[in-house]
Amino acid sequence: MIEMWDDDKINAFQATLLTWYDQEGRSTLPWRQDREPYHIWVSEIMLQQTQVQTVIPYFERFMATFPTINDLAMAPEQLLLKTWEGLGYYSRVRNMQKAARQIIDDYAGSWPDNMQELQKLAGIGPYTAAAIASIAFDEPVPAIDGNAFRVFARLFKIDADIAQPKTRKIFFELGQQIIDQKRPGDFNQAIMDLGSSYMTAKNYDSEHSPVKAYNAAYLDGTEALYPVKSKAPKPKPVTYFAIAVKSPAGYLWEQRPTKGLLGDFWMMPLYALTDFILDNDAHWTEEEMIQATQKRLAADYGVVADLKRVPGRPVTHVYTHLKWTVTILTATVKKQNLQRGQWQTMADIQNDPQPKIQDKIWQRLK
DNA sequence: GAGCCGTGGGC
DNA sequence: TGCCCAAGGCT
Repeated sequence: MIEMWDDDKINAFQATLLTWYDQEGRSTLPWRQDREPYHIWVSEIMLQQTQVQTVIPYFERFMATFPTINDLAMAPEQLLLKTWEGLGYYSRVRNMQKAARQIIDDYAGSWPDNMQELQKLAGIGPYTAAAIASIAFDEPVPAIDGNAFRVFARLFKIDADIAQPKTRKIFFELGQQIIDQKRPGDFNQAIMDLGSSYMTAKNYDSEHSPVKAYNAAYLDGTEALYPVKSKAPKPKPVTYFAIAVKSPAGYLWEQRPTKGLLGDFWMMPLYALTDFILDNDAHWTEEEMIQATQKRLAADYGVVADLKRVPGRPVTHVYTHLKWTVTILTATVKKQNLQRGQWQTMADIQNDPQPKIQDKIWQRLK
């Protein structure tokens, strides 16, 4: 059971926090120059699981490309993905377009102004809804993100596991009690700024934090114990062959399926070894695996190619839940009619949205 | 509710 | 290198 503050302590905390925020907060961030819901929204989506320094140039480019919600609603998908290329979690930008269309179709182009209604929009969950509602519309709802979890856990010595979804309720209700009713948006952003400066996950410096007098874990020397967070499972290893087939018309190039990892991005053909090699109990040499892949390539794409392994270590890439190990196979062929995919010149490939792992493969082919 | 969904940075 | 971390949401 946590020890709740009385009204005097809450008021004093708010005053201390907001005074610090007014003086030391990151007021120059490009999405803090006004309170346009569109600007707040785009920044909040980009900032999900992504650091501020990474987001800044993407935010500027996104606003130049899609100045209004109407521009976003009408954008072709390839431009969406190209604008988001490198940010990751690409469903974020697809959902943004869905939400833009929802606002136009269901709300006559005018933003809903409260947390409950905002959560009906695609890609907007409890955190983002509270952030937009408080920052753009002054609704006094706490925005419970990773920063708020960490800061509140230390201030109040909360030992619930923040990796568990049900824990959110504890923090939200606590936040409701201590949020500043007059400046809820600034309160939420101040907690975030605190969480990314003095009260980071590692190398925190609570000694110099403006709210150290309110930090129960710091005061009794148990700060290292908070927040409590169970470990995520390790990424599962997956092994692929990537097939780099070059013809006079360009590389064999194919768009990935819409659903799942890297949906609708362009890549070279990939074969997971488990798809057709490890399903039986046979022991395969690498040469046998390459030969099997070559036959598969002919059957799937109609491409006859003498595949050679690119020397050196395979390319690796770690996702949140997967670890890819990719061995590259290459061949140079005449232009052949394709059953799947297309021949694409390097000039055109540059314009296609493609994932980081594909970029690593290009680097290896240089 | 557990698994899925990217990438870059720090140590 | 192999972890963990960074303004989460969807299924």
